[in-house]
Amino acid sequence: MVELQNFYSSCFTVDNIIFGFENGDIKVLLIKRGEEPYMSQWALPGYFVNENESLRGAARRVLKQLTSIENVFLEQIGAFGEIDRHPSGRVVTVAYYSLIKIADYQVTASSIARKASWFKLDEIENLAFDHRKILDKALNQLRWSVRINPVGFELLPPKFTLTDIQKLYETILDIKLDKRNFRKKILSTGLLESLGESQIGVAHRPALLYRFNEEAYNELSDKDFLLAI
Amino acid sequence: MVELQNFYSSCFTVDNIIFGFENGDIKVLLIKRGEEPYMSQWALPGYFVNENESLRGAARRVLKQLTSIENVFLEQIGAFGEIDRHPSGRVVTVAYYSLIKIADYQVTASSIARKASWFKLDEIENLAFDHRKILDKALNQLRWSVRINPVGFELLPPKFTLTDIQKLYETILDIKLDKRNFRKKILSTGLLESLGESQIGVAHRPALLYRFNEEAYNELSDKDFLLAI
DNA sequence: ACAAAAGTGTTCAAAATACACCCATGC
DNA sequence: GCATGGGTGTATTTTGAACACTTTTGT
Repeated sequence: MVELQNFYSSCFTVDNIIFGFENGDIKVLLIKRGEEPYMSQWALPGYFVNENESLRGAARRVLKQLTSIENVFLEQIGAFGEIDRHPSGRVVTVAYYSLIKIADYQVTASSIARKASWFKLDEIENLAFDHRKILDKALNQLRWSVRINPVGFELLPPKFTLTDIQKLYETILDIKLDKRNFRKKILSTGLLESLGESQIGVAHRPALLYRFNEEAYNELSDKDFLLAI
Repeated sequence: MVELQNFYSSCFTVDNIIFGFENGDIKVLLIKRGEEPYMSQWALPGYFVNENESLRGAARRVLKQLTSIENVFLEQIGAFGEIDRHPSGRVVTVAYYSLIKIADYQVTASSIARKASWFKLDEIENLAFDHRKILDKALNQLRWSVRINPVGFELLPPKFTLTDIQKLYETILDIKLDKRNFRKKILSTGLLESLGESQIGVAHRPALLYRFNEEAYNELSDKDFLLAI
């Protein structure tokens, strides 16, 4: 039998791409690194994988440490393993992306970060390591994912308007959609449920509020669903 | 700075899912393991990643050692890192799938395998490690991929008939397609080029032969293409 | 002559698109 | 009363789906 120890010359990390949506913009949660290498640079939140946890488990742990978030949408992007991606040795990272409702959580700095904050996509540059490449892949996957699964709802607050969700799709896919056609299509999926309530305190006709109907989604998700937008 | 060595208690491998297409069936190349653990069981071809090679590089190397195949379509499936997936220690694997033209290559056993051969999907059971799970994910990704990119062409010989490619799609997606509608659709992509030649020696009207037009593909692949089949 | 797969168009239904005005509220 | 975004229907175009017979070859 091969001695595994002979191959113990490398290690793993996980990195999280945490997407949020606020004021019509996609945002990404970044940390300011508190340790070398890339000290004080902005980076994706991530850390080493412990021996006694799975990759996904590690991603959840890092996410929880940073945001206290649990039970959230989390999907793997893939592994990144260029030889020289980490200046101090061979480190392979596995990236996960998650979608969260910004308003629900208070982001806290932690042992792994000096500071954490949300960035709009166009404010981001010069990330540590190969994190820019990882972020780009995550964005691309999000754009596909949003058509195949109604993952977009994960980014919205529990009660939202049809305009909110239209803006979300427009932002993620970077396209402009026709209001009437979009409403027809999104309502025809049966995934939205009107709450019978309206917005209050807005300086225009108040919009009806909807919520995501999870039961309808569970029935649908087996058949391969494709939201043609 | 964190001492990376403290985290050197695990190692990683690559595993390849090598798809081929023959006689109207999708086939997968498996090896009979020549070493412990899972000695003599069928498994996906894979091996440890060396310190001085990237993940993709390792996948290419393993593929070449086993089949002498080079310069082939190769795409990452993802990382698999359950704690106990390897009985002797912590081993995370990164899986890649490749598509090859079976007729082009002679599969040879090698140091890492006692035997290698092609299996139809319904002949496969009881793979080593979590390889069944990895294979299922690869299949699922192939089914999506084939709609988004015209990757199916990678599985066909350089000259093929329209019926060949229809059979390919029918097999991968496990559906039945209408001949006339399929031809209209596949020709309208502009990705096929008639060679003006016909089959010879077949006991029926000989079919026209086509080839894949790579230039047309390169122009198309920027815009996001979706073959709605 | 017969078996076997190739090749070919039209009709109908469904889905996507384009498009403009009135409504309810806060200030 | 005016500015702001909410809400609604129809006509047209495009796309997808269903469907059957003739052609060419080998035996």
